[in-house]
Amino acid sequence: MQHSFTEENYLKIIHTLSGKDGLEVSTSAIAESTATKAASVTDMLKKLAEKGFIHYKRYQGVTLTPMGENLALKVIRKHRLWEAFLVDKLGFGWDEVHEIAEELEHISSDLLVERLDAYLNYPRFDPHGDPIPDAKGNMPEPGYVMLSELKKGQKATLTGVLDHSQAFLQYLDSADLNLGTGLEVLDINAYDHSYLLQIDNGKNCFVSSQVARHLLVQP
Amino acid sequence: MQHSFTEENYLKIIHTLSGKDGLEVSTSAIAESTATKAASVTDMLKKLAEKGFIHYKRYQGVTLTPMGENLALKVIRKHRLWEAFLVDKLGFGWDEVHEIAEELEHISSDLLVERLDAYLNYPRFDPHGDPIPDAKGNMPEPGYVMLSELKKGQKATLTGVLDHSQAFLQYLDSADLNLGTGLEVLDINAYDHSYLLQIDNGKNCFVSSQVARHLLVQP
DNA sequence: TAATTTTGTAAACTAAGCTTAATTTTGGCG
DNA sequence: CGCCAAAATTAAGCTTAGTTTACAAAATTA
Repeated sequence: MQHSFTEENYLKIIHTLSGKDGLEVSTSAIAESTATKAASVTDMLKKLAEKGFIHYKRYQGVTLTPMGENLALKVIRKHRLWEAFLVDKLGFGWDEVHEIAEELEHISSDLLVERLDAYLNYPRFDPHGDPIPDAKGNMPEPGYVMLSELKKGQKATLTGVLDHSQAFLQYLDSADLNLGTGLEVLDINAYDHSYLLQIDNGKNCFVSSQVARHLLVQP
Repeated sequence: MQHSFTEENYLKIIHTLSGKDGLEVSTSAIAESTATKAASVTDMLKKLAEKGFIHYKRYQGVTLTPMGENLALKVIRKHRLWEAFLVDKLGFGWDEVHEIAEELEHISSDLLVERLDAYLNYPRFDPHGDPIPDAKGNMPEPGYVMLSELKKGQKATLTGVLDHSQAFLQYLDSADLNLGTGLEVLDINAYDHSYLLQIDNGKNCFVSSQVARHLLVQP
């Protein structure tokens, strides 16, 4: 049985919302993520349950079945591999690739994905630091924490971001904050929890607590 | 205004059927190519005319407008560039890429196409020897003829194929006939117009007239 | 338990693409 | 010149996918 782009997107969203513990996801959370109404989501959930991609009991929220998990991970894998391709091979900036990968992630050939993975030399993280599931669906363990969890004086390396928007990524570029950049917490403002950082080109850098919660670092 | 995959496919087909002289294409020819009924084609033609992609007068056949020609060439360009990518970079066989490229040709980003073209070093022909339109829509002049036009004793190089089916391409592989292979016409059967060839690995090779009409060579 | 929020159901709409059946136009030919 | 067959168009309507609105039911919470 074949599935549509929309179905793949629902599964991707359910995967994201259910987090790494596979918690139940509510209809309204999905409705918000898809920018549709709860009634539309309920319809789609029935269809996905019918096809065996989710466990669905009325009013109980949904979780992915192994089959649904599998498909969601496949789509995520494709998305992240294509992003890696676009940045590493075609020279795109990390702020330019999300939209394009949203289309490429639905190309169906399994062989293509495996060849692409090999061509990129089996990358474990995409250009935003997100882990790329391998062919069997295993996610590399990231081992990073949010910058907002660091204490004054701690040193760390920037390894990921939680906001993929063009605006956010361009802001990081302008502040010389790239993946791999080393940094040290010089000070944390007690009132608004903003951070004063020293980054490894010697410059100082000020980031709001909101930004700090969107930066992932390896201490 | 946005256009669908189906619309792009219709334009591609109209482009192919109208040939290099841009002749009028009949409704029934399109119906045959799309494996639909004439009535469905008429509907779609109205829509395409509405959007300014084709010149359409009832009962008169259709031709592409400059805008339609442009879009058709863009899709063809993408198809052929992706095929080149799959073969040259990912190691696919020329018999494996058509279906995948049918999906990839609809990825919309213009920037992606230009980056891909540069990455491939601006190839002028795809893995089947078909010319790749450049960013402005100019097709390289192929300068090849059908093998079936060669006379006894003539030498030539295989530069293209007119049948992209897996079966045909696998047959060529098994006969050691690849793009770039040199060959000489040892004999032409007067009765059925089949060809006896000597190819540049020294082997002889027998091809039917049907195959000869699907092989393009540069004398 | 009452009030409020979240879900689910029912009915229906839109858009795309398609089909069948009947009708119209064209163009070749006696 | 007019007829006729082939090709094309129109009309009506079907299907699928995804969606909405309006309302009912369940769950949560206060």
